[in-house]
Amino acid sequence: MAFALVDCESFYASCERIFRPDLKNIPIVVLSNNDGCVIARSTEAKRMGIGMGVPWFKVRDSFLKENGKVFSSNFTFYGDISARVMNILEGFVPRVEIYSIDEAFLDLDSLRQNYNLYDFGCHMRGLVKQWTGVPVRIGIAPNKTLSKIAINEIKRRNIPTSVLHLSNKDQIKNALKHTSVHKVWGVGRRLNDHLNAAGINTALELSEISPQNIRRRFSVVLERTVRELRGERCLNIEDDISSKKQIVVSRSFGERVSNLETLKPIVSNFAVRASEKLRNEKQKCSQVSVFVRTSPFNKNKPQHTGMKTIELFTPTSDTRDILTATKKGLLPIFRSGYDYAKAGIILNRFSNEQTRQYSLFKDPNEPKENTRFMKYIDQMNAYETQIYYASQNTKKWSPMKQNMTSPKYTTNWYELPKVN
DNA sequence: TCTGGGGTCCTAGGACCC
DNA sequence: TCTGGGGTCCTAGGACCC
Repeated sequence: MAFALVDCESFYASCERIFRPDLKNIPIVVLSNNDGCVIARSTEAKRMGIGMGVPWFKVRDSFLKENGKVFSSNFTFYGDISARVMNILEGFVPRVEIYSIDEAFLDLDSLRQNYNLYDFGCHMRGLVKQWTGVPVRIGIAPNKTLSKIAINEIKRRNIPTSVLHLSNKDQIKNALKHTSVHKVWGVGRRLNDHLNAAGINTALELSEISPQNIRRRFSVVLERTVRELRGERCLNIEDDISSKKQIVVSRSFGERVSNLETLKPIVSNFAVRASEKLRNEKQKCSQVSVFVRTSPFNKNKPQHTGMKTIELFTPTSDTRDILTATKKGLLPIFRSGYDYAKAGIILNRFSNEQTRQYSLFKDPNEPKENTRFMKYIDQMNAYETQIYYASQNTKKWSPMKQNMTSPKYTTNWYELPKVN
């Protein structure tokens, strides 16, 4: 009975290295949109003390002075490499849960008994590295929470093979003893503070509290975590392609936006993109929310956050309906005199594309829904946007600053790597 | 000067019902 | 003058994840 967690090492930084062998052993960082924060660091960059999520401008000078290499994020490329890694993993066992762009859980129960799981892990790691160039860590344990602990142990002990199988009670206990409670999956900052205040500092101490007590004093979520630390299996592999429950498209702006006429087309772009995602999921939504906010870091400027939710009487995935709702939502929340730093669209209340729910009362704004029309638009826009809606900003999503992006090596013919 | 984006799940409390 | 008890459903917001 075991699960494996496969975790790509410094994923975005490793991707940037695939076609750049000259960057071996060079510190690499990858930045968020607008080159705002550091969102990935190579081992060398971590060793230099570059923290996760730190604002780039705070570390830029020292990092570049040490000859570090910096990249703007290239999610198209990372997504493609991720898909290749996941494909390989899916070849090993039938049940794989793709947990995030750089992590997957594998159910190893289907393997023959007496299979040496550690050797199996090493074999998978070798093949992923050989076929994609991405180094992975593999933590094997009786359940998901403990497989996360195994990954932490690989990092902490710097295990050279990057594979660890926590196979008996003593090994698990020893690992828990060396894990601070904050590193446990499901314990964030707030919970950590509460647990510390109660005198609980390590994962081992957390595991020694009775689940009933934890449930009473905290929550059922933490109770599950405690049970898993004790070796029970509470969370299972979720490999059914479950559909999304919410779609969010939002961006921070490269430059602050303070007038409605500039904001409208930007938010329209978000709505168009969100609708595309929705149709891609083969879903319809009946709730559209719009939000805007100023920068919370700008303490001496007036702050405002506005959010408005619009109900649609009939579920739709038609961009025009969602644009109409978006406009309706934006007008009442916008206030002049504020420097807005971010805006976004959230789609909620999904229903299947096939099911049809008509309103009992006639909706005066009857959705214009036309599935075939939207399909044509999607086809034409598949590779590059050809057709715009009148309310859109035809240039870009939002004024975004980003200029250190690597080529789309594997997804664009014009940017294929060249061999001289 | 410059601080990401996209998700899920749970809970408390209000609205409403009989 | 006196004003219950038990339940469900929904939503906003918090906490967490990568």
